[in-house]
Amino acid sequence: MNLKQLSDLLGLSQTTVSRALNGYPEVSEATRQKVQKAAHEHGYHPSTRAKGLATGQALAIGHVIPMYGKSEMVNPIFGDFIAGAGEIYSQNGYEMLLSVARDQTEEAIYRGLKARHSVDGVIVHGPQMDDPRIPLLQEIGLPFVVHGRASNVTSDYAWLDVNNKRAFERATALLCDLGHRRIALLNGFEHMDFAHRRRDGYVTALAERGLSVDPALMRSDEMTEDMGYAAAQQMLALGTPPTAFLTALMITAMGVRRAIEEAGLKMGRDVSIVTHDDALSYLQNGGDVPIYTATRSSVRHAGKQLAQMLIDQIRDPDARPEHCLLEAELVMGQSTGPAT
Amino acid sequence: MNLKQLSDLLGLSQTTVSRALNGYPEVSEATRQKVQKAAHEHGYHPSTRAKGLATGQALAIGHVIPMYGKSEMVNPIFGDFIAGAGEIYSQNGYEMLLSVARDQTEEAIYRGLKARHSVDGVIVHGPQMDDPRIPLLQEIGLPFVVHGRASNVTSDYAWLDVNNKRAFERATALLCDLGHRRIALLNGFEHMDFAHRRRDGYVTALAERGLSVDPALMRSDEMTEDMGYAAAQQMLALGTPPTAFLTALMITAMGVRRAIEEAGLKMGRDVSIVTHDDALSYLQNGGDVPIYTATRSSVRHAGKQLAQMLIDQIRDPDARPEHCLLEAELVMGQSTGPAT
DNA sequence: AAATTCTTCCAAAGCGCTTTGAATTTTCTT
DNA sequence: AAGAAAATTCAAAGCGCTTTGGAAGAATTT
Repeated sequence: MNLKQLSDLLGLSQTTVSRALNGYPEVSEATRQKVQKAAHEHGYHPSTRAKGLATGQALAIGHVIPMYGKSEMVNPIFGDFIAGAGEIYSQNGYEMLLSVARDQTEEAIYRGLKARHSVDGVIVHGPQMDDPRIPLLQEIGLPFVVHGRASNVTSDYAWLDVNNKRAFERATALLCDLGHRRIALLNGFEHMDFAHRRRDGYVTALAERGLSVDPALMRSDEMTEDMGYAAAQQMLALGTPPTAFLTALMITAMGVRRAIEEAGLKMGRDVSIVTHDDALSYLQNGGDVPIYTATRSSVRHAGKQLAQMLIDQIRDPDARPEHCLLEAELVMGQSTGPAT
Repeated sequence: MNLKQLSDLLGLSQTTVSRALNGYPEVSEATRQKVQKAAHEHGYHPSTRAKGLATGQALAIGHVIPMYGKSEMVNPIFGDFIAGAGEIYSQNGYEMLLSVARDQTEEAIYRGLKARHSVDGVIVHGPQMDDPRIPLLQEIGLPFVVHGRASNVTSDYAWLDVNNKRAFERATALLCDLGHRRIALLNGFEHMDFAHRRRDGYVTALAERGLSVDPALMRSDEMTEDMGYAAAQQMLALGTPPTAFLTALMITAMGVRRAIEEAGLKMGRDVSIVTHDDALSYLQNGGDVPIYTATRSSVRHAGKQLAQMLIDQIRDPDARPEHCLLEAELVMGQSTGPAT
């Protein structure tokens, strides 16, 4: 069923039917009712393609998901992020277009999305220090919002970020206050902006308390369960092992816990853990009382908010770019206790 | 840059330029070279919308991701699945369109995708017993392939599935052979087809050995870390607790492990675990020696294969639906040992 | 009752591409 | 070298929608 068929059926012109359906005022209320009823009954949905051609809009938002590094890992937060964003998109009549990008293909993908008019805007995931995607998108004129921020990029752009520095500063401070002096940091790759900021927070908190930063207690790597385990295992075998760990992802924290218990120690008593918790739906941090003490910020919520920011920007391209800095909660769980 | 501009620039007609770019034979090799060079230099990409309108193809594949149940959980395997599928799509010039569906909206979403000509086909995720989506898609004539199968659906359709019954039958048999007599099953919701089949395998293996099925040792629930923990905790407190657990997801297995260790027991010595392992990129099952003994099947690989099956089907709609039953490997890890 | 203003509707053009059918040029036959 | 065949190229129609610029009819004013 297309517009022509529907309008023939109703004995009206395509113009009138189109206007009735799109809420234009130049059509009588009686006609509009009739048209809407018929459209509904016959399951008429305008072709997105044709509509897009005519209006110049794609009614779609692009997500380019980077597959990090050699292991081609998909960020585990991704599912929850798009679940949040998708909700907003469908409320606003947008569709969500996904591409997976290997290291070298990202620029070509963005250029292609723009040139082919496939999307009205994109969400930039996993910003890095000096992220080249931001100037690129500005150059080609594709609206975008960034999930996170990119240090060293001086131009103004819209972003939403968790205050990663503050979060890790507070987490580190908490551990210090509990008497911990040797605190390990299991971080993501530090060319990733968020990891850089977390490290910054960690270092700042230690420095404030006159504690030195020990490179042997820091890792910057792919954030998997395995890396948490391996790193913790090594560190616990040191002459002066850490008494607390700070991890960037709950999955990594689970690996740390595995190493702790394998060493015959008890989490929360012998060794403490604080982790960042993205509040993923399939990886809840325990029930009423969290398992892990954590800096918590819902990635699904971030998805919703970023989607709305992007849609706002597409609708009003001249508005100033929005910025949103979310504070993570610091929730106390069972993984922390006083240093022994 | 659009077709007209490019052809004006070259002093050729749009027809010729279009044909040169699309590999039609009615154009001289010299012209083709010239056209391709110019197209490349000026970064010309045909508008997907216009192309789609003209050809009747969408050059896009739809994924409708169900948000299960009240917790609105996104299946953790999703990221890896689309990473696999996305690779095939981009190789074939397809884009990937995502919608998230709440319980009631799925049918409307599929009908909309078809009516709006947004996609050429869809991948059906998480098939259930008697899944209504299959007859629906057949009725509206939208090509599809199913990740899994739907018991009780009698019509023929294309699917790719892991042999879940066999996998869990083998896993159960392994535990029995190790001397376990009380084996718990922590399963997904049993209206999900895969969970149903796994239960079937479990029951079959027990029956073959004359072991009875104890309802107290079976759970069918959302597969989270938390549910694994809670279920294991309860079961370990029984008068005659299980000596082994069979779980449907590695995350659930991690919860079970947590309960085991909290009870002062040791996994692999006091209590065994066998889990299904989807080989997710961010949740590797240990390094050289797996942590968990597992039935393993890569969901990323499934994504690749299903994407190819769907594209094949779109290209040749009259071909008979393909079926593909993958056998899961049974890999031995450190989580199993003889019953004590 | 004629002139004017609203309302309500419509025909046709245009979005950027593909493709049909025809026209032109080149190459091959005889 | 003329006629036929093959190789190139092109103009125009069409995909399904929106939107511009009118037109027709109804309501209002003089």
